[in-house]
Amino acid sequence: MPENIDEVGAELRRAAVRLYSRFRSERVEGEVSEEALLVLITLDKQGGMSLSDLAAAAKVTLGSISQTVRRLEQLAYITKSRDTEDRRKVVFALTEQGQQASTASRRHRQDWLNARLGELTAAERADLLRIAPLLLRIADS
Amino acid sequence: MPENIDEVGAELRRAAVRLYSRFRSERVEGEVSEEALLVLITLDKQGGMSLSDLAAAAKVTLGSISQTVRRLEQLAYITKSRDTEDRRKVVFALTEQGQQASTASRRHRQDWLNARLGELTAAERADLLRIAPLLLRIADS
DNA sequence: AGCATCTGCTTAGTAGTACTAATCAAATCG
DNA sequence: CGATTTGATTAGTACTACTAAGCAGATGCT
Repeated sequence: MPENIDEVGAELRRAAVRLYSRFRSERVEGEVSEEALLVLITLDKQGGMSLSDLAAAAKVTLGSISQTVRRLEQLAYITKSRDTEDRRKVVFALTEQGQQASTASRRHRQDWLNARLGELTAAERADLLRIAPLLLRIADS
Repeated sequence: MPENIDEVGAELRRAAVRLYSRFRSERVEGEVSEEALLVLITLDKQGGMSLSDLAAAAKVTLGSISQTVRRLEQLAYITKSRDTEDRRKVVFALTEQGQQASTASRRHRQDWLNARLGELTAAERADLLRIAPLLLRIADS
């Protein structure tokens, strides 16, 4: 049904803009931004990544991620060091504080979202779980 | 299953950030931003809205929408006039150019998204259609 | 009528994200 | 050993969002 495709697209765009803005606004004083948190999570899952690695993971340019990373370093949430193999590269690692900040932020944001998700029916949650990877696939295609 | 709730939340956050950034990057030179486009669409559906109306529709503050609207006015995509009943209010209307810009932008962005959606199965599209309003509900709750 | 208050909007300042382009330094290729 | 490529940084631009300060019109109270 070709008519529905347009429909889905418009709804999806609107939903993405709203959700993004909503997620941002859930951030409280002292917490890192959504994008920065994703960097922390990435480093948590796999340490020792270079700037290029982080840029690729976040799908942004080197310049953009460089800014984000600079802020995180100033907060002492991550450390930067030169790669011993290739000294052009910098490799990043999560600090103890970064680890804690990441966990705390994640928990806080999840609390809010979980409350919302809890209001849904089990079927709706199941739909969401199924759809989320689909959305990522669309975004990354 | 409480475990899945956390899962859904994390996926959803990541998907929202990515999708938003993807939508933004689809914008080409000369097109208005995602947020501005939503304003144009809002005015297209219902003209003569005040700044407060637009702020409420977009769920942002007056200051934020004021900026967006100022840019649109500079582009001559919308016109601003004083409400005759209450002269504190300003009411906005889409211009011919705004109408065209809106349609063109919408079509261009939809083309990209439709191509993505076309790659999905009918069942997945159906899921998306069902889920989109749910996402909006979450964002606006 | 006249002052106080409320309401609608604007503007300035801050912060954060993203992009491109210019630049620098290390590695690598010929 | 120069030329080129690659990794990263920085500067400049554009947008979005927020808060706070301030202005102007409307309304209410005495």
